[in-house]
Amino acid sequence: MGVDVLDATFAALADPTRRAILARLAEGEATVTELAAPFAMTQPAVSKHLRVLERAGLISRGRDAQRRPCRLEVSPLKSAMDWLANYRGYWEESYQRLDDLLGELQAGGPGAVDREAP
Amino acid sequence: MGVDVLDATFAALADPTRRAILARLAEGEATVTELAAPFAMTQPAVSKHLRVLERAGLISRGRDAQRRPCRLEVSPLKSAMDWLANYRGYWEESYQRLDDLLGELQAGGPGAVDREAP
DNA sequence: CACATATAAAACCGTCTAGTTATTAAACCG
DNA sequence: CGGTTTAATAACTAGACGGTTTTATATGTG
Repeated sequence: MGVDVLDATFAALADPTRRAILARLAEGEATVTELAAPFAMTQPAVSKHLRVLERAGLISRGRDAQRRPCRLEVSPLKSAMDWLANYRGYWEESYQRLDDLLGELQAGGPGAVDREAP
Repeated sequence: MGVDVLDATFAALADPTRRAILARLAEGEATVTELAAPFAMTQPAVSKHLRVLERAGLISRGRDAQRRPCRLEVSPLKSAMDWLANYRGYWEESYQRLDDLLGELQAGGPGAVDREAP
């Protein structure tokens, strides 16, 4: 189910231009020309990057006259992070304690611990 | 420094075969034929995937007679997760509190908690 | 209406990717 | 030694990628 999502998400993140675009959008909506400005490439090239990000669900686009403002959509980033989180324990053990804590907080406060292992 | 690392890491993770290989290696070392067994593709194809993973620093390889056992190397995964962590706050606010907690724990253990007022 | 702005689309190019088959290299075994 | 196992290499193909230039499509403005 979630396989294509991870494929498209990681593939989209593999390009530094696209990561920079996402970083810019983290500060708020932006138009295509605003997004293209910092890069030494043509506008169609940036539009292609945006199409890749859009197909991966990492951005969505509105309409404002001729402009197509883009905004960040983080849910694929969360999916990617969830996948990576399976390996968290291999490099940092204190994260395991934090994971437990998160479970407690989300379950309704300390005392309500109920974890499951994958 | 970290740009090419992220490029190679995310590109490597964009393929479901390679993600499955990493998942398998998370349970311990494995040889090329062991890794290739679950997949409906030829051995050279798997060897190519392993070369991609190796160039990305996600696996390392030993020597055991004819065998080349592979083992997981997680530090690029940590780099990828660190990058994604910048967006954590956009989908989950309780992570921010946990991040603060992590800082406290690493700074001096659970007795050294010294939170700042919000 | 004519023109400028903002963006997408088309056609093209060189490089990379994911797979194949066939071959080679190295190490073990009888 | 000859044969088998393990893995890498080579050569090839089809398609995706990242970029270009050129052209088209909306939309606002004088």
